[in-house]
This record gives sequence, structure tokens and C-alpha cells, in this order.
Amino acid sequence: MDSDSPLKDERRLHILDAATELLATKPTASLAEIATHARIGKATLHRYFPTREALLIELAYRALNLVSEVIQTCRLDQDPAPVALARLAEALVPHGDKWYFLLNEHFWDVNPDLAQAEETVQAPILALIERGQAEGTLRRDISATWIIYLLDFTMFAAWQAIFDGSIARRDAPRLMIEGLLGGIAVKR
Amino acid sequence: MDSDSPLKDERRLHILDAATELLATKPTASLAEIATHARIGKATLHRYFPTREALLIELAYRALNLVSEVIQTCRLDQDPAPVALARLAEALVPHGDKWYFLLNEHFWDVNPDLAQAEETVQAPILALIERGQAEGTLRRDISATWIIYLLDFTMFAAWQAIFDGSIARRDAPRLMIEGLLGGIAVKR
DNA sequence: CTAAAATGAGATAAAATAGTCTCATATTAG
DNA sequence: CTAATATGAGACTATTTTATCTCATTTTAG
Repeated sequence: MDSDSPLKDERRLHILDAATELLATKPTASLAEIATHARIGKATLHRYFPTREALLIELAYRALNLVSEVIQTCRLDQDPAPVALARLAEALVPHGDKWYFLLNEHFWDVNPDLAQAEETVQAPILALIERGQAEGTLRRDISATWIIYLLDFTMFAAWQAIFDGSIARRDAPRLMIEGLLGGIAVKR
Repeated sequence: MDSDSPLKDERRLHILDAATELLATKPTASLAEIATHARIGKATLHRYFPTREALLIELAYRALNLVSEVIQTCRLDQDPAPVALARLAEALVPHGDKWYFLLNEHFWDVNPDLAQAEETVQAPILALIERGQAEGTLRRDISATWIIYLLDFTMFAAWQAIFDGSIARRDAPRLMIEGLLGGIAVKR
């Protein structure tokens, strides 16, 4: 919660990031594996996070705050919706693992607050999409809810493809937006 | 491996399906949870699958065979590519959990054969997409590899949205194909 | 440089999970 | 109906994982 020193705080975040990175691709990873992946001893891991559950919850909040912050930076209420979406993609891709982790791990049973928080953090995106539909840049015959799913999972696709080495990180945002906005069919 | 009787075989498949269903949304589920979810005793679970690893591997093969069979039924080499893609979506959505499980669980380290098999099963889809690009119905400026990612993850999006209750199962294939082929932007 | 604090490696205890076994009940085959 | 087989509940053991603790070494603060 509160930090004793900036150094410890930095270390905390490093551990959280490393843990997210691993857990996003291997949800069954043990604490020993997490510690190794973060290049620290398991004792130290326990010093920062007393239990596995505590780690997971802080992980979720870390992801939540980071993603929330990124979204706010994007100024989604400015420019036509497709342009704002491109900005969002650009900014969010580097944090794909956290976004993925946040939406796929189910802690709503262990911590109901988080479920609510997840929706809150998505709210600006939903607003953006509805704005796009209102201004006529996004299709109205597809529900905003489903568009959010498409956006999220296109992002996961990009992140996974980067992980697999199938696409370059710097190409990801463009590929995402091209495919999402324009579709894969040839226009006639 | 081989079946003693048709009845036991049926039971086997039921267990595998139930396990997939659970593990797709909760990869950390214990064997006891899996047994409960399949509505059998844990002893019986062990009678059919001696170890957790054995269960996982058979799960993968089950998913592989089923999906492979579905893909073959779709006759992806017929009709224009978009039409064939729609057929594929229609046929694959009901097995979304297996498809998801197959592509997300990483058993390539425990069983390298499966990694190869995964690519083999995707081959007809890749061929379809390349055919579409050749015949001019699918965009050539997006790589076939990336299109496969988009297809897969759009499918996962549909499956997740169904699971969340955000969309109706019978609408899923149409939503998938609309979004994937046409994109979410308004054409001008 | 020195003292205080933090860390890692590993021993150890506690808890959870995997896997085995028994036996009474249920199901199936014939 | 009867015998053989399969099942579930739960006791039980083995193994893995989580969590605690110690202590020599490293890092940090001053």
C-alpha cells in the first residue's frame, strides 16, 4: 500500500511486472518460478507479498492503475474515433500482458471490488466507441459492447503474435487498427 | 488409448469435454474440481486418466481431433473465401473452448508432437486465406499469418462474449464474420 | 569506512493437491 | 434375476507448493 522508500517501491513494481509477464502466459506458475523469473529469492518475494493471493490482488491493481493511466493519457475524447482508437492501440500494446491478465484472471470471486473496477476502467473506451457511432465514423449495426470485445481481443492477438515472434512490436498497432477498422475483406 | 467398450468411450469423451470446459476458464483448477465439474468421483477420474498430465495430453488430442474434423467438414476449398470463412466460424464457435484451450495451453515443452500437430491443423485455414488473397476477396496488404491471428482471437472474443452473456450463441458467427471481414469502421 | 538494513540460499513447517485404496452401492450384461 | 463390473464417498499416503525462519553475504545509508 504505502511505500517505505522509493527504492523498495521500485522493486515492488519490478516484481509485479515480472510476475504479470510470467503469469499471463503460464497461470499455473508456482511462487518459486515467479521468484526466479523476477530474479529474486523466494524469501524476498514473501517479504514483499505475504501470500500468493496478496500478490495476485496487487497484481490486478497494478495492472488496473497502469492501464487506467494509459487510457487517460490517450485523450480518447479528442479527434475522430478511429484516430483516437489508433492512439489507444499504440499506447496499450506495450502493456498487453497486463491488460490480458486483468481481463482473463477471475478474481471477481475473491475480490468483488475489482470486477467493478474493471468496468470502470473500460468506461472511457465504451464512451469513445459510442461517440464514434454517433459521429458516423464507426458502424452502428455492430453493438458497442461487441466492438469492445473485438478491440480487446485484437489487442491480445497482437500481443500473442509479438510473443510468438510472428510480428514486430512496432508494427503491432498499425496491424491492429488496419484489421479492426477496415476488416480483412477486399472492399468493392 | 483404445476403447474397451463404446460406453466407456462415451464416458471418456464426456470427462474430457467437461474438463476442457472448466480448464479453459480456470487453468488452475484442481483434479477434485474437475471431477466435480464432470459430476464424477475423483477415483473414477483417476481410473480413466492416471495422472493430471495424462489428462491434459489426452485433452489436447481430443481438442485437436475434434477441431481438425470440424475444419475438414467445412470444405474450405469450396466457394469464395469469405463464404468459406463464414462456414468455418459457424462450425467452430460451438467448440470455442477447445480451440482456445488448444492454442493457449503450452504443452509444447511436455509434448513436442502437439506443437507440430497444432500447425498441421491450422494448415487448411492458412491455405484458405492464401486462396482468398489470390482470388482477390481477401486483402493482400495484411499477411496471412496475421489474418489467422485475427480469426482465432475473434473466435475467442465470441466465445468469451457468449460465456459472459454479452451476445447470444446463435448470433456469434454472424458477429464474428461481420467484424472480421468488414471491420468496424464506416466505409466511405 | 562502518553500521544498519536487505537479500539469497536453503532448511523447515504447514497446507494443498495428487494419487491410491477400500468397500458399500449402483449399473450393466446376459 | 444374478453375477460381474463400474462407481462414488471418503480414508489414506505421497508429493508438491506455500509460507516461515536462520544466517552468511551483499547492498545501502550516512
